[in-house]
Amino acid sequence: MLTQSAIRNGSFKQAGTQSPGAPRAGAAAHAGTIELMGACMSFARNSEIYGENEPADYLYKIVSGTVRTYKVLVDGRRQVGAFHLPGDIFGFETGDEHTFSAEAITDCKIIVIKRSAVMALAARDNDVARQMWELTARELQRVQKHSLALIKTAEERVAGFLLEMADRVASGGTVELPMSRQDIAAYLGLTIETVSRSLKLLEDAAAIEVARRRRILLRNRPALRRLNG
Amino acid sequence: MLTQSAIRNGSFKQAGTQSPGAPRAGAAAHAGTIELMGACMSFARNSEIYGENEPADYLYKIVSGTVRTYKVLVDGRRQVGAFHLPGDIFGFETGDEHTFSAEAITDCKIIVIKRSAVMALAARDNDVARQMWELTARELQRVQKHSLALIKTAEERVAGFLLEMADRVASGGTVELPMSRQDIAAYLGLTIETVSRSLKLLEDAAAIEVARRRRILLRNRPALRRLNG
DNA sequence: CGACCATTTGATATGGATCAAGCGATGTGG
DNA sequence: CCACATCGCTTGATCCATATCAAATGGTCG
Repeated sequence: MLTQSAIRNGSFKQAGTQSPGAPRAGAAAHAGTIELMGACMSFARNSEIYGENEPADYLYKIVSGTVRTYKVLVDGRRQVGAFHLPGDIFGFETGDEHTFSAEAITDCKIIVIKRSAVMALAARDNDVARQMWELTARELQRVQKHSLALIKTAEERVAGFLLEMADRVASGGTVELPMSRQDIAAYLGLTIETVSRSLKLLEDAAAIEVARRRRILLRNRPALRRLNG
Repeated sequence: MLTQSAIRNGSFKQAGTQSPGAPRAGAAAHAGTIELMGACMSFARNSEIYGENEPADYLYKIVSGTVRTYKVLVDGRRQVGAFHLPGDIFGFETGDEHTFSAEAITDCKIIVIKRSAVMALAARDNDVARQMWELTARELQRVQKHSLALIKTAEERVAGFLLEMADRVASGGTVELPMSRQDIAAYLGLTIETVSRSLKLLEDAAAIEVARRRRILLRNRPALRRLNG
């Protein structure tokens, strides 16, 4: 729930004169972009944005920072479902409860939008409805791709992960990773040791260079793509 | 493509007076169900319904039989993305090409619907648009669940698979599997040997009984759920 | 500077893959 | 109706990729 999580973890920061409890849907109806319907909030590093099984009353659009969504498995292990970067919209569920938890990996600024407002708008505006559908479809494609990645070898998964991140955050050949090895491991279904060793293998193969722990230089993308399987 | 695949693999069987090349969208506009927009076709066991990268010009709704969608990986292995049973709609892609291939596991009767007709209808009818969206959303949930399954142990994957199939095809405690061990293995990211051994483990744990190769009796669902992780 | 935490590196264990028979249905031709 | 071939599956033996356990290292922040 917004109020709980917000008060517990983030500091409020309103967009214009709107209160997050009562965004004026009408105001956005002629704006074209749904983010004008929400309030901007700050979340500190490692703070919870929402928890699994909480009611999914809000959508979230990242202004700055990185978010992970994850599930805690019965045996205590974490499985990261996705990393979300600036511009990404997340927290959009099919049912009315979140199926994953969401946490800020870094300090984040996030626009929080009431779901019911978006849905009401979508019911009137075909264009908004189509946007929501496309959002779901893109997410489906992403998860399908990730699914396929999970049956590959460790080295292939790490190579694929770097290529994915390069597409999303790279400036030139440099990938600045916002997340820890632990997060990467939990995303790829591996251990941190295996991630570390796979990175070394890729480095030995001259495909990448680990400049600093979280700064990876892609030295040879064709090789990386080949190693991605 | 419909014509190619159809002529190659299936025998035509028209629904009413419609030809599959020119379904009369208008006829279905006031019907409420999209299947009235299509023609019913038969596909023989193991015949291809469509191939990866072919244009996704049609949707498919299964009347009878079972279908697998799959990808052939670079190393030649097959990964099954989903099994589709009577009532299921499949072949609905985000882009305009199929991202998986589809094959009939058993002899099938399938209603084939022109995608453009459905899309045109969805543009006018909010209700149809919402149905399409929900279809995508349900598929997303399924793939997400499958994703999580792929990081579990072999025994957990098989237990989960049996529970999934039980929800879909079970009459009482009996699950009649329409697919081979090879298909199951390719769906779960395992080998047939491991699937076979996992079934034996579940049988030893008194959770199931393998009556005939493709007839599984669920003897203890709580135990199965526990073994599912 | 010193403590801490994330990461790397090394040694060993193990779950599932691979390789190789064996077996039991199902079908086929004599 | 029965020998025989075939195919899908099971069972057994061994191997290998990755997990696990255990230090060592190094970057970061007080």
